[in-house]
Amino acid sequence: MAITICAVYLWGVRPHQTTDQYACGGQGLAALPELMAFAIVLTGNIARVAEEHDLTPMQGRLLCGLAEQPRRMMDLAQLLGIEKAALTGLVHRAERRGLVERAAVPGDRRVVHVTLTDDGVRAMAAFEAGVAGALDELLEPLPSVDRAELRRMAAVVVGTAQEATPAA
Amino acid sequence: MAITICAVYLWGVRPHQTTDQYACGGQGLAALPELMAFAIVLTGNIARVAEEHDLTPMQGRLLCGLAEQPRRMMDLAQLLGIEKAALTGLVHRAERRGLVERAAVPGDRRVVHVTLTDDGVRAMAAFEAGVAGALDELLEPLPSVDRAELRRMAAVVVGTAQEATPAA
DNA sequence: TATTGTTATACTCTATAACTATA
DNA sequence: TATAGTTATAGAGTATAACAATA
Repeated sequence: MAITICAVYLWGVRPHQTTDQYACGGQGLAALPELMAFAIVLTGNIARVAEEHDLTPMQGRLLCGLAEQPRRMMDLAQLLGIEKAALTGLVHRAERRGLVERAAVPGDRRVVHVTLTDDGVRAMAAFEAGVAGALDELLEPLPSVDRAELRRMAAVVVGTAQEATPAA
Repeated sequence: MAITICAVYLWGVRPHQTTDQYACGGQGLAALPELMAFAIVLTGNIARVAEEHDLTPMQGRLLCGLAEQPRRMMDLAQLLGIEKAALTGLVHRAERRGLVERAAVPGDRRVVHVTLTDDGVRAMAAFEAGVAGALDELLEPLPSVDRAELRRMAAVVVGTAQEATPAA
């Protein structure tokens, strides 16, 4: 059983290794293969779409974080879950590529606002549409009733995780 | 709508931004927030567990890849989805930490077998148990009927993805 | 003093290309 | 020639610690 979990985490549920073969005791052990594979498929799709748009996944996240409005470095770092020093480099590379810009803020001269350039807006929109499209394809084989159920359950799990991590 | 998706990709579905607010056209757009957040929660849990055991997520994957048996570098690279040159460094760092060992193979002197050390076996088992436990906690609020449904649907989606990527 | 952001440094992970040793 | 693996090099992403500028 132990081995099975690891094997699945490595890539996914292989055709002949379906649920029944994992009939072990704990719920976590039982559910792990499918869910880990699911997570890998989802994040793998994001990475693939990002690459198609000549972005890294983290750059995609950065652009998405600026979609609504310009943000301060501190806020952006918190949003992305990285240290401010790491964000400096991330923004620098994005700036060098012409995707974002730094701007001074009138009230407080310590603060920097990061904003999307026109290119950044286009890249963000294309990335986002690509991810949505990839997800559409992925869920295509599920009947719409199932899709709704999947969304509901995913939301429950996410909600649980967020209660456990209030800082998020 | 676009903005909402991005915001969710950044962290997850916030309490007051539930499904209803995403009532946009495409299915991908509609399902994206919950599923992306779900994937982030799952992979974030793996990363957290790995860190608790003083491993990187990739080191955890490496150990899991060696759980069943020693493997050649080429096979391991394919299993992990990275280039052989990248694997050389990964194995080197794990070796330096005493988690794995290289061993010659009798038949073919070009080949190297990577094996888990005793410490590596312990680390692998602890990591694996930690991930299973974290998943148990995460799914705890779902009734067991839902858990079974979630597994089934996840397997369908994963199966679809694998058909699209036969090399995997 | 506290906050905001940057720089310096070090590490992991990754890819490509060139190389060595073996088959 | 082909295969297995390493080395060299480059770059992204990350953290910690020290620093500068501003509040």
